[in-house]
Amino acid sequence: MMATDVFAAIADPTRRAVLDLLARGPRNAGGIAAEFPRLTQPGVSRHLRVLRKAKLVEVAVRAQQRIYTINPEGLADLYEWVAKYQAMWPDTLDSLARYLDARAVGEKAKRKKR
Amino acid sequence: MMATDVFAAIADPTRRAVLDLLARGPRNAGGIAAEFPRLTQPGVSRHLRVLRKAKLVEVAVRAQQRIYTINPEGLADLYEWVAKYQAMWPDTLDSLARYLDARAVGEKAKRKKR
DNA sequence: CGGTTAAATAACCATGGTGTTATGCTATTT
DNA sequence: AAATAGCATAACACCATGGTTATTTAACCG
Repeated sequence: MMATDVFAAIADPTRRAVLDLLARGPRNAGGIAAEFPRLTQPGVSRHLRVLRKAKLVEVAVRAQQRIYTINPEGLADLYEWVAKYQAMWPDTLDSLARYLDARAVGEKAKRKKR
Repeated sequence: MMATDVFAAIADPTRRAVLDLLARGPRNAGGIAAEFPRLTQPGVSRHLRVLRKAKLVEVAVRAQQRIYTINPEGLADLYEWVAKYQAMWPDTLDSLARYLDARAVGEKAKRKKR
């Protein structure tokens, strides 16, 4: 089955790292590949293709460059799936969830100050 | 790398279906396998092993039976990862997130009579 | 035009995961 | 003790995935 599937797309740690990278801002393909010295350029390019098909990233063409930006909407299916289980979490983990939510908002604010 | 990894564990649709099934209540291995007529018993058993190693399910031994129960805490890593992106969702999807959160809280309250 | 840069695709290989059938193991039943 | 029930493990086949090197495509520049 071709990996147009979000769950399959994020199963690979390299692709999660790419998303984590793009969460900090857009980059061109070469800039992304440069962050993964242990992989070759075509290797990274193929990961990007998987992320494209899963609608987790978007591409803009600028001259020879391909500018990748993250598309968080692509995670909607995943979020919806995991949210079902959130309801059954014990209180300790529910508070962890709240903590993480708060921290995510905090990080966002921090980044904007730079 | 052996799949003790939550992301790899939920990448398989059969395993997600098993979790969805166990979310409705505990079952023994045979009862789970019966829900997947297109798979053999050993096939399901191996999926259960993956879920076990990922700490997504727990097993209780009762006579010859293995009673499986879901362990939602095993999804903590996943939730933490996806929560980072929640903060960057556009408003439309952010409201979806709030909707899902609210629904989750509502369900929980219903169960706990809060 | 020819050359260079940027990135995707092609072709190939190794590995790991998912499925199978066959077998083993433990507990219960008679 | 022998037979059965319930499930895990073993051994094997197959194909999808992830990596490589080599090549192609396309845009820019001299």
